[in-house]
Amino acid sequence: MKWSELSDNWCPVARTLSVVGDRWTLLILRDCYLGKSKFEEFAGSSGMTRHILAERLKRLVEEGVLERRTYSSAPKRYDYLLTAKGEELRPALKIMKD
Amino acid sequence: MKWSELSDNWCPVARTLSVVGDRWTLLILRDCYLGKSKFEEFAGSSGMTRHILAERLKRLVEEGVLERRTYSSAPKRYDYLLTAKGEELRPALKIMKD
DNA sequence: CCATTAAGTTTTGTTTTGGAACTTATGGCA
DNA sequence: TGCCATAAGTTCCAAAACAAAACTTAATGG
Repeated sequence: MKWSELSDNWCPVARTLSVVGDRWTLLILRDCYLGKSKFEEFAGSSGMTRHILAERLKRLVEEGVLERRTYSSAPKRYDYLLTAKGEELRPALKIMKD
Repeated sequence: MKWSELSDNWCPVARTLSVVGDRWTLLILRDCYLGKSKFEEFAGSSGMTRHILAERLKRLVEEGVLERRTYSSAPKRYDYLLTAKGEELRPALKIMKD
C-alpha cells in the first residue's frame, strides 16, 4: 500500500497521519504553535528545504489545518495561520516535547 | 538539512520526530497500543510493506521504544513489546484518533 | 514428503527528498 | 535612475527512500 492511499483508511489515527505524518510537517505546526507564520520563518527554523516547505504548506492549507492569508498586497506577501483544526493537534505536540 | 540529522536538534519535538516521525512508524505504535505484537500482525493491519516494517521495527528497538522478545526458540520467533518509553506516546496517538 | 507459518531479506522500478540556483514583484536608497 | 535587498515561492537534478512482489530459512502438522 502506498502512503498516499492512507487517507481512505478506516482508522482515525491513519487519516490524521495522512495529513500531518509526512516528514517535516509536524515541525511546521510546532513553529505555528510558537507564533511563527511566515514562509521565511518556517524555512529558517526547521531545516527543511524551501521546496518541501512549499509543498507541505500547500497540503496543510488544502486540508484546512492552516489558512493562507495575504498580509501585504504590494508586493504580494502571505502568511499562514492555524485554524481550529490546526489547534487540535497542539496537545499532541506538547506530549512529544515532554 | 537531511531528515536523518534531526536527532541532533535542540528541539525536543524534533528529536521525538527523528525517532517516530517516519512514515508508518506511528501506525506500528498504534497497533501496539491495540495489543498487537507480532510482525505478521503489524504487516497485516497497517498496509506498509514487510521491507519497511522490518526497518521501522529495528529502529524502534534500537531507540528503546519497543523490546524484541523471543517467544519461541524452535523455530525462532520474535515479538515486539512496548517499553516505558513506548508507552509515553500513547496519549499523543489518542489525540490523533480524536 | 509436501504444504504451511513466521519473520524476515532481496530485487527492481518508482517516488520523494535535498541542495542549490533561479524568478517575480516591490521597496529603499545614493 | 540604477542597484541591492526581501519575501515567497519555483525549477532542476542527483541521491535516498519507498512499494510490490518474490525469495529464504527453519520448523511443524497432516
